[in-house]
Amino acid sequence: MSTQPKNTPCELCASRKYSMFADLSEQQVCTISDHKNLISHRKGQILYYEGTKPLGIFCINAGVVKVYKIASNGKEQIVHLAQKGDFLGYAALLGEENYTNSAMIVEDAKICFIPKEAFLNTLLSNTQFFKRVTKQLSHELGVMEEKLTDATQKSIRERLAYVLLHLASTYGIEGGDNHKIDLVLSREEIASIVGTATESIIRLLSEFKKDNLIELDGKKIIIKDKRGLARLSDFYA
Amino acid sequence: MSTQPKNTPCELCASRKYSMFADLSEQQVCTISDHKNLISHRKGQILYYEGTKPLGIFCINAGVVKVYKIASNGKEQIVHLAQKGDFLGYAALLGEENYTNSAMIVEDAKICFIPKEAFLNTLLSNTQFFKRVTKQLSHELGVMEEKLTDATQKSIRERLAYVLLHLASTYGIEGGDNHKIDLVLSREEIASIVGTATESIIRLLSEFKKDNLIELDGKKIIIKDKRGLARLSDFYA
DNA sequence: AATCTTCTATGATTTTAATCAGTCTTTTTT
DNA sequence: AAAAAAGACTGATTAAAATCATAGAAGATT
Repeated sequence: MSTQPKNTPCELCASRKYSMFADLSEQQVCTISDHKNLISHRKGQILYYEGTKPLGIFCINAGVVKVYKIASNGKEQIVHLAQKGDFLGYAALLGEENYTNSAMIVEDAKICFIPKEAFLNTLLSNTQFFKRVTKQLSHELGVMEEKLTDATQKSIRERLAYVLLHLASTYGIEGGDNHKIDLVLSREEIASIVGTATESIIRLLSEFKKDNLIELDGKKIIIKDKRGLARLSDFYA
Repeated sequence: MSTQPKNTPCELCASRKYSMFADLSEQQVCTISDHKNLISHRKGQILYYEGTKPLGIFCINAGVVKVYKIASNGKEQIVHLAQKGDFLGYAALLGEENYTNSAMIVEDAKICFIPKEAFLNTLLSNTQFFKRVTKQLSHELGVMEEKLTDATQKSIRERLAYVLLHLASTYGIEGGDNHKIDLVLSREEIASIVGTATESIIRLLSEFKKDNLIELDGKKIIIKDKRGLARLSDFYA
């Protein structure tokens, strides 16, 4: 992992305003900044592996990271896609356990590593920040419970429709009525998000395309009929 | 909900040592205790509903509570079974959002309600306690990610075997080689934990019984072959 | 440019689990 | 005690999704 100590300081970081650092005082941001390292950032690079010991947290400045678990059958389940402003690995740190998941860069990224001590010191000396982090953690727990419920109670078709809408709202770029998902994911990765076989995703995407719900622009997906997907995603919504 | 203010004080509560209150100072426990109410406690009673505003947290002194979500198809997914020493509802409080799930008593229970202010004040004035709560929250997030991965990547048979082993380790009472799960759950509730149809659970339990993995004692399940279930629960373990 | 590899796509088949239908049993209510 | 309701169970059928097999397309490598 190539590291370039003290690259862009956090004070000047553009993605800070999207992050949990947004409310830190200038002084505290500087303390963090003094200890951080910018690490690189190529697609496919691993930030950490499940089962290893966390030594700090990762703060995403740019790019996209998939957080995933490998099931006992060897298949990958993506539990979260993280982007600029997101923190990674703090749950393991705060839970005082080894990483319970792994993280890999899926879109070239700039990521800062903040050592455990710097992060925890800031946390403990700044209750507001501690509350902010805990708030995020609580929110993520609710999201995960929702995903579990969807996984057991919804069909693959419904889940894919939902995932596409969600990706569009997070990575979408406008184009009139259309929303292009500005993120390249392989069919296999989409399958890992939905939690199904790659072939099922390929088939369903073909079906969605045939039904004029989506359109394909190279590797990227364009949402043509948001309302239609929303209807598909949830029978009762 | 019948309330009997200031029943057993927290200082003397037997389930405290199992809870996150275990490390609070005597004085802090008393402060909490002065504000708490013992609420009742019949099977079927609801503690809170998804979507409503949390006004405090619940601390289970005895009994069992299911925490669940209702999916859009109307079916219930149990995300957690809570027992003595467990706290409920703090994630919503700390996440500053409405409850993202509901809680219902499944085994007659004694439960204390601690108002929001008393809980948050203690939390903010005692960093150790705050850390303890955050640790728990982080841990639960990891557990939920594991459940999601199991739900998408394992078969119903594997998941049921795993759930039985887990229930045995939590609610099991010894009897030589056998572990009796000392908790009455309907087939429908087991289905809600595993995330499947009731009929599937009934069929699989019959199969497990036929294969001498379990035995039924009235409504309770006795694990006869832990190793066999473990093998079934995870092809690669 | 040719070759190799990975990814996408489609068809056929099998497996898994849901749904539907009905019976028997247990529990609750009257 | 009888009736009603809820829960447990079994079988048949349908539906959903996984798996297997193969082919074509796109990217990467030499």
